[in-house]
Amino acid sequence: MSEKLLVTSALPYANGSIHLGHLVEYIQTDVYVRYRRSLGDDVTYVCAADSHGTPIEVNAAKAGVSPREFVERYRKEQHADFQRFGVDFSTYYTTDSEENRKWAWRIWDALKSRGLIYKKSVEQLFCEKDVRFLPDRFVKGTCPKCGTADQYGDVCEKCGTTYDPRELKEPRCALCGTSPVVRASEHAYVDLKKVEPAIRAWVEGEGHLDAAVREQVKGWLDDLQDWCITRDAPYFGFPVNDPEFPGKFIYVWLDAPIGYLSSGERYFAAEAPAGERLDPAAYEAAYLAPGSPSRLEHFIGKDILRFHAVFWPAMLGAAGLKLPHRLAVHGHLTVNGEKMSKSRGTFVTARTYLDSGLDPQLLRYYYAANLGPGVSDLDLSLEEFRNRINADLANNVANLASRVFALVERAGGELTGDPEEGIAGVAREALRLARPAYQALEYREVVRLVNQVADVCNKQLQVAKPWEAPSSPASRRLLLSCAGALRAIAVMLWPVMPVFADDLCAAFGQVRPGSWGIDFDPFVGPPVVARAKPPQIARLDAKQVAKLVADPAAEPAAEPPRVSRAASPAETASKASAKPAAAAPPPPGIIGYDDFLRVELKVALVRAAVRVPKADKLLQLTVDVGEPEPRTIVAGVAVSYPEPEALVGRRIVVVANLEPRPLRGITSQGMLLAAGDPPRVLFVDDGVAPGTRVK
RNA sequence: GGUGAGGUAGCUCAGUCGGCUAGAGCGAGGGUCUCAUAAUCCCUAGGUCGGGAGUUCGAUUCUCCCCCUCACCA
Repeated sequence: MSEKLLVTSALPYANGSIHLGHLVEYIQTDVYVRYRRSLGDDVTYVCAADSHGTPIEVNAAKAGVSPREFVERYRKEQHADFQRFGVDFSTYYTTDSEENRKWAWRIWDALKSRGLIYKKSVEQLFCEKDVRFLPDRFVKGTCPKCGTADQYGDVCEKCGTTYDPRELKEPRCALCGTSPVVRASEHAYVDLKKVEPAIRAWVEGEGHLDAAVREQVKGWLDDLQDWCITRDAPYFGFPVNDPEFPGKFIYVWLDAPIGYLSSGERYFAAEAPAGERLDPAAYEAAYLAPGSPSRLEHFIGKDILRFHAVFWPAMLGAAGLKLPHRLAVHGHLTVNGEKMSKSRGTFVTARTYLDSGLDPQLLRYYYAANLGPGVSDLDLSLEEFRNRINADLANNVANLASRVFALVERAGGELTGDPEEGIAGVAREALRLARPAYQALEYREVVRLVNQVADVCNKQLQVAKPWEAPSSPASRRLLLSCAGALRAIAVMLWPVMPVFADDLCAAFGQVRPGSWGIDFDPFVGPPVVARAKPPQIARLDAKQVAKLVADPAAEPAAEPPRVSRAASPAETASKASAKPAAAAPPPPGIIGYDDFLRVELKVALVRAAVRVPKADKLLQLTVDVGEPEPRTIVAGVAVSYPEPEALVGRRIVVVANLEPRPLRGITSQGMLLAAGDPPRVLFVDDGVAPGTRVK
């Protein structure tokens, strides 16, 4: 019983390149889409470039091209990047389209006819030189609270205060630097309180939102603010088609989500395979009308939740369209535990990843292994990434395939018959559990199940030792079982690693089932043969992974001062909101907690220790601080250690962020903690892993 | 300051509708096989389940207070 689905990811703003933060969402969505397709469902996966708004208009002007050209350039680049990561959109359109204009006007009219739009005069800063009203991000000035200079018009990065741009001291236009004036303008507002019950009903509906997200949204509903949906010229967007608001433009955040609908329409009208085309009316009846026989699901980042959980249902409801069946909200990506940062070199674009030579499927796997249905952030720790790939894929799954393949070759001929109960039971159970896990977006669970199946096979091989008599009936049965288990793994893993999974099946002469139904049995299929070498997963070393993060020193963060708008679809994770730093300096002699935190004390494992020639007191230590490369540390503790080797294997504490300094021609990359006269090294319990921060 | 979500082994997390010795994977340490990618397999981790109080025969699991983290908002 196959289902029809319209699935969307947030529309990336056509103002920049795709980075690994974006990819969390598109990979999460794509995995779901592929899962559904492998079930035999009919999924249309819609996305588009979000093309309107002041930032695009301004940046296009800076680049000396029309907004349309500017947007098209990024649209193409983004689409290509996504494709390289296996993200299989049905269409990647644009919000700057005829279809979208039509839909935006229709929804405006619907809001209007229901009496939800009213006019209000608002005062804003206006730049007389540029002849335009200035959005918050286009005003800079001094924070009215703490006096910090050079802050944006909405929030102070130093003290965290939010304010109205008019409150800024010495405001100036971010474009030309002149000081703006206050001017009034009439705008359209949506009276959300009138539709609050409908929104609330949807929010509380079963399955629409994750529990934690639902609570968050309910909090907003208790105190609904009206929503301004117009902007003044000059603006890149659709003009308002309403004589009551002459010269105004539709705010980008109104037409952006509408892009989901219009891109779907475009797909069915012009891009779908010939037999599957639908005219706009048929498309609407099949996918958008209340009660239409299909699911509508949106994947978004937590930064744009309000637009999708409050405004969007209001818009859809007013237009008489059905509301989404699910809004899947994910957290942001951090790299090595911190927000992506250009200055730290951890702002990793899709291109950087591809250029590093790493298989995109590995990133998909890592994300899947760490993704659940919640909104918690996902950390891309390079060390964990490497561990994950090596331990799960290289050592466990791919190595299993490799050893089974070699044994099947020696077993001779085709393998047929019934599998071992142990292996078959675990594999079938895993398949059974993987389906609801995927549906619930518990990809972590699927990855766990995959590894559990491979574990059982590896253990069984170890016990039965089929290499001693590969062609015996018992061995042949075991190998058949392992091949079937690998087929189960391929089916479970295909949404995450499609190429790997298909190759895995093909290696043993198997095929992936067209439909992964409840009746699918991985042990029923063509005879098992050694057809082609199974796909390899090369173990990653630290150097390869380190290519992802740029050396900040080598590549200064020469980012052009690009203006970005506050929150846009899929600007996810790129918007670093700096925490206000501590203000008052501590009294001399006593250091503040922050000062202490600046000293990065880490546990280090001594790998080697030798005397420094011609120096009585110095030892040269090679220590593992949990980093890709060991560090060299020169320390004046030789007197206490006539046999330096005694230090090898011990754990010590080092200052990890000390400026490197040459001692006797050897660069010391840190200091170790020692006490006494002569100084003796302080040791740490063996249980603590190298790299652990000392607190 | 308000609202929401969290704080369980070095890391990522599971779990307890209150109850015997709180779990998994990874990492780390030791051992082992050799079919396989120096892979596999076996053993080892003694964590006040954020802190305190209360309810209870008994709380990590319920209630209250506090601390800390994250997010959104003012």
